[in-house]
Amino acid sequence: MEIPSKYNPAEVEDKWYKYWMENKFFHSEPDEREPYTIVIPPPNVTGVLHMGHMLNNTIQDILTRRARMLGKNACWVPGTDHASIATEARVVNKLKNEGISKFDLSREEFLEHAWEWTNKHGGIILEQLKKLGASCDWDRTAFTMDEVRSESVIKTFVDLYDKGLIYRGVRMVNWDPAAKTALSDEEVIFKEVQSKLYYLKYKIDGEDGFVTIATTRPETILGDTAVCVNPLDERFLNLKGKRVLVPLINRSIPIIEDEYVDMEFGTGCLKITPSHDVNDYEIGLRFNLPSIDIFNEDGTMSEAAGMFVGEDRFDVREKIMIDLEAAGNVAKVEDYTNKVGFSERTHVPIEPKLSAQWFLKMDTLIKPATDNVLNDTIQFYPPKFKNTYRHWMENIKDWCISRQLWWGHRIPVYYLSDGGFVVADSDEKALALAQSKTGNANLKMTDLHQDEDVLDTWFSSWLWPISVFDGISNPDNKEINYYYPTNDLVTGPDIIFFWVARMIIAGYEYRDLFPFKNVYFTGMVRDKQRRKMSKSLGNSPDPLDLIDTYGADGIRVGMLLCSPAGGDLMFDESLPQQGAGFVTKIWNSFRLVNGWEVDAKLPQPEHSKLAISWFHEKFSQIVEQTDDHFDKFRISDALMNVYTTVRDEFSGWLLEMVKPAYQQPIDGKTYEELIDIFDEVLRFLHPFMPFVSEEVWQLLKERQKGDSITISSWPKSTGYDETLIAQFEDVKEAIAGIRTIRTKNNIPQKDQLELAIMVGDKGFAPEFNSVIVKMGNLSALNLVTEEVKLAASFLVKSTTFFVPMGGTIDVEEELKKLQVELDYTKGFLNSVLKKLSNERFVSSAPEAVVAVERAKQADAEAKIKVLEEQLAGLK
RNA sequence: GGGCGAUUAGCUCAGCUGGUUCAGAGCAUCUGGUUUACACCCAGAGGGUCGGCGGUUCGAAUCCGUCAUCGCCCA
Repeated sequence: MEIPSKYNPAEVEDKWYKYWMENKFFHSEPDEREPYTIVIPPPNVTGVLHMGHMLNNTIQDILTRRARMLGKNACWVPGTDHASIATEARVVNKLKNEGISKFDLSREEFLEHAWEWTNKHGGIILEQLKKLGASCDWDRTAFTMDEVRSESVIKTFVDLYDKGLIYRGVRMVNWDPAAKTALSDEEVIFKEVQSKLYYLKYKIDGEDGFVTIATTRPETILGDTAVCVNPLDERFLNLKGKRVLVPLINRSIPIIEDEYVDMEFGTGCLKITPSHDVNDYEIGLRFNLPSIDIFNEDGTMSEAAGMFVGEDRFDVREKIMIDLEAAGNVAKVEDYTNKVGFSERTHVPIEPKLSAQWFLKMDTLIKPATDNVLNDTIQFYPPKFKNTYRHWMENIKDWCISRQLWWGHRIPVYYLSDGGFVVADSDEKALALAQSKTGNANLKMTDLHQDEDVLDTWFSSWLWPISVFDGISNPDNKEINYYYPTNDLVTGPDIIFFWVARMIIAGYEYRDLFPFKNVYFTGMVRDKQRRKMSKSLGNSPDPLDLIDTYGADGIRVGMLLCSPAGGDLMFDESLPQQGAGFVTKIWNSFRLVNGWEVDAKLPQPEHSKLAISWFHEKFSQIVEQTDDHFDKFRISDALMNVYTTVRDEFSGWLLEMVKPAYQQPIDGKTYEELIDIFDEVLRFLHPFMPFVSEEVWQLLKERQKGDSITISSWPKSTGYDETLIAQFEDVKEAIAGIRTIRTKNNIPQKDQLELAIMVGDKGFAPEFNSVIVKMGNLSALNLVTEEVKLAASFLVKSTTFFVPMGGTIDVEEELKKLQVELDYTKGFLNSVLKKLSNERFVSSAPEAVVAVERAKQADAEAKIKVLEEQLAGLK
């Protein structure tokens, strides 16, 4: 077959992905084999592939493909989540562009639009993952809002409610005025902002004096219900029991005393707005203060504010300052830097707001989840995230699980006209419950009103490792029993609390077992300037463009080459370039081998036989190291091993050693053995570079229909001869020495050289001499016992190699070189002797260590002797 | 403000229980090279008192203290 000289990734990748799909190589069914399970961290259903996904899913694919090749029943479950807030915001936005307001629509009508949007954009990301080569079991693709998953979520809510773990409470929540919903603490991002600290004077009620307070939010004074000072603050002893008037509205409010107030901050006087600040709320509770909610849901001023009704909170901040100034209530204004919480989704400042929400009690649920991470039943890679995890668990608060949205799982709570409610996973059950609760058998469905809110998206994602196998509704089904717990989870540390911790909690609650054994945290993909890659910065390349340009294999290798566990990855186009270059290297290696003519009658040359037996040992060693890297989740180290093995050991050494002379055929035995080695090397490459490895593997030998490297086996380490490997390293060094002499003296490779070896104390294995002859292009190789005159020389350990140079040798240069080495070795010997002459070292250090030092001494002395002899010989 | 982690070659990072697998890898740089697979390449080279200071020890990149700088999480 004609092999193209250029490798065409786009064509090859499409071809093989199609083939893999047709043959269902990625599909898994429970059987007698050991399962290997990964669930994908579900991306947003309407999202598109970004660089973080590329890194994350490449790692998952590598783990999955290797597991499959290790003979396990590998199952990588793909899917998406419904991303409640983000998707609803997009749909609302889209409707707005069409002149439709969400609030003109019924819930059902809105959901129709949302589903339409989801079906149109949904799953694009999954198609993109296929381009990357992801070997997911696509038949299992799940969605957090599909039937099975929805049922699981609702059942879980009812179950937790029945266990007394879910309650409804009025609490200070993080209110997103843009999305008009509460958020969990984890969805709030604190950012430092330049703002102002306003010093405002409150008139003392019934007196002439003023009290000055400091605030960053003057618009909230309309909700003030107290002013608070520290009881230990001597400046304010005279204020005890007095009242002040809220500026502009002249509401009389008490001055209260609480140690919470920081005497150092501002004026030491704190205004208390229980409705709009978490700490103030707590103080309000302690002092039984009224709460005045001065904001509407959208962040405009409410009727209760009494002023600026309907105007936006930030406009009011400016306007009220003008009024306060005019009324003489402003003492001063300072620049101030403070941290403000922003909505993770809509990016608007969070408004702390009192509202009725549903909460999940966390205190008892977290116990097994905490213990089993701390005791390494579940292992984190890198382990430093255990600390972060523990810290969060120890300070956990109840989880606000309701969201004031329509897109999501509607909360299965049904209110009765008398204000009571029932919780059930279906209308029918709810009605029955309501009837029995009220004792009114005539109660109809229309008498019940289901809660308008939906559940937090993470309230579905936390069940993911269970719900993708239908383990909530059918807790004893064959699949969940087989695939659960999953093996590895690959995700970013940014969702350790959102998702990882909660999955562990759910795992113990519903399966009494961890959801995964290992959690591998990837780093963040950043640009060269260490900036996070983001759409708004525009510093992120389009992953699909990259795949088009460099091929999926190239990108996979490029991303991983410098991505340590948990360490950030500074992405630069030179990385996929390097990856693509590596693909070409493999392709060219194949072209070389493929181009050889084979003569079965030729005997196998000694050097080829040696080369092949060396490679077997070396490869076995490398496989062992690589397996070890995998066991420790050092994926980029594993790849580096594969990379250097192919480039240096396989292409650089093995192929060069067995390569027949120009236009000469290769002997049959060597060829056969080489093809088997190539086959093994490709299988070693496959998890990292699935496409090029499949292409070459298919071309390498006659294959049967339905064969694939995908379902072949991962190379096994069978032990290795360390001595032989070490001896060969000396051989490589000797060959490098010859090359250096050629370069220094401008001797082309095609001119043959003679070589003389004077074996030193440490010995030099003569077994590989034929290899040295071949690689050095030698006309003769002689063993000598004394100096060779007029020769360029070099040392490997204590063995000297001479290349006779006739009259062309540069004696000066040679002397200089030898002198430098002699000086160095003498210095080295000195340091060793110094150590050995230290009595305390000799007496306290372990014998083995002392012995090593003595050996160093002997080696150095021997080397000095050789060098001195050489120097004398040249002079 | 509280907690966690980091600081090793120009860059990104390995270095497990102190001692020859301890100063390493990849990239970048520099010098040679169009040898008949590959210039998307090959052969070489340079480059670090392991953040500073102190301590423990016969011996410290490694253990302890402290300072500095950076990052992350939380309030």
